Amino acid sequence: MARKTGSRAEITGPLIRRAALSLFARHGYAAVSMRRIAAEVGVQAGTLYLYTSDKQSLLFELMRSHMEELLAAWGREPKGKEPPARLAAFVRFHIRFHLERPEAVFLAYMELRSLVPENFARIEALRQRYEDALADILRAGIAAGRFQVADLRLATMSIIAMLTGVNTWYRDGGRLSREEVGEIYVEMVGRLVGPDRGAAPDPGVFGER
Amino acid sequence: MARKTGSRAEITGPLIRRAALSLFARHGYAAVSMRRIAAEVGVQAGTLYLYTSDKQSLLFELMRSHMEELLAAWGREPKGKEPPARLAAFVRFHIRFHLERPEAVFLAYMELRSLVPENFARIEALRQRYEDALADILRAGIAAGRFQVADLRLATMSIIAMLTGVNTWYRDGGRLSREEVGEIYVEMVGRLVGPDRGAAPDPGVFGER
DNA sequence: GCTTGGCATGAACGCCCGTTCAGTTAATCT
DNA sequence: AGATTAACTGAACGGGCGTTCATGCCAAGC
Repeated sequence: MARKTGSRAEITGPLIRRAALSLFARHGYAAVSMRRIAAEVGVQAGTLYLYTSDKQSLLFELMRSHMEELLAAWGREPKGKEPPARLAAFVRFHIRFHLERPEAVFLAYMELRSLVPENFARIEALRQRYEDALADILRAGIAAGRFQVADLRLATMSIIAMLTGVNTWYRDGGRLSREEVGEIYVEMVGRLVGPDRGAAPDPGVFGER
Repeated sequence: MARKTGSRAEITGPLIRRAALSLFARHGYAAVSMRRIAAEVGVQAGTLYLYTSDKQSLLFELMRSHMEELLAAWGREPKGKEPPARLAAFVRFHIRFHLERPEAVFLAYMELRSLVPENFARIEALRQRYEDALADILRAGIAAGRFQVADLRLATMSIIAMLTGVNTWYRDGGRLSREEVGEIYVEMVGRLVGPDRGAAPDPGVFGER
């Protein structure tokens, strides 16, 4: 598989994906033409079709690879054993991972409606798996008496929404570092699911890494 | 101003706005043509230009009127006096108002990037005013010792994000009614900002209507 | 009954769209 | 050196785009 000298195609393919990702994220799938993507890469429009079967596949591949990287990265993440530690790990992971690739995140959330139904279903299935990862943590914590939530699904959706919302306002060089934001969200999410502090079996444990 | 018989124009204008709102929300601004909007209304494309100066103004007017209705409706809302009651009112109001007009909400959040810079700034200013309404409640509650948050701005953004997130999953006829969802969110938001229950001056008060 | 004016048409303008493909280039292999 | 082939071009296809405007219709006002 691996070669000593990368052929031109091995470079152009990723360049096209990067250009498409950036343009789709900034202007929207429908508003970006194949010619504009080609111009960004420095080739003619026809060349794009040596690397993708059509515009829809280009979008779908960007979204699919983003979602699979997300799941794979969470799979590799050290998580701790107890539910509170796992939840804190999820919060830190989500914020870090999402802030590292804002364009892919934006695309994955905004262009679902641009996918043909079959592709939509495949992306939706991946998104669901990620959501389940969080729901599983909450469920385990509830079973262990470490969390107390009125409704598992609503708590799951709330947490995902508030975490993903960070991408809409966070800017590098702002008042808080990514890590500081992460810690504040760990604390807020902890309150959201935590039993009252006084009643907690081990109050100090939640913040543990 | 008011006439006995509405002229045709007084009907067609709103019809165009409704059709544009629905199509823009479902397929995206860039993906919807003026001809398609016209077809939905049952007129020719040229007719649209008797009611709007161009496609961009059509989008902007939809977003502007949505944001101004939001601010006006919150202004009319009975809010209670104490910060905890005001926060609960905000949560209930936000969920109810947003679930009542999913298309306008979707448009206002997804098509910001389709606005020319001047229009973007005007919508952004309105959004900021709404965000400030929530921040003011939290600030008052913190000053009164009723809330305890690590960071005012992050708490504000978190709450807005989790509330708006309801629109992405709520479906009528599902497991929970709008009111039930509202109450669960009142409780979750209460935990997010609440001092530990044991330390609260008046623990039972938060849920009050 | 005639005029006025609001309302709508439908053709036209210049331009850009996604996609295809015969042909050209330049690097690699024998 | 000649053949092969991967990479890319640039023109072309049919069609849709936002917007304009001369023209026609028809109900209301005189």
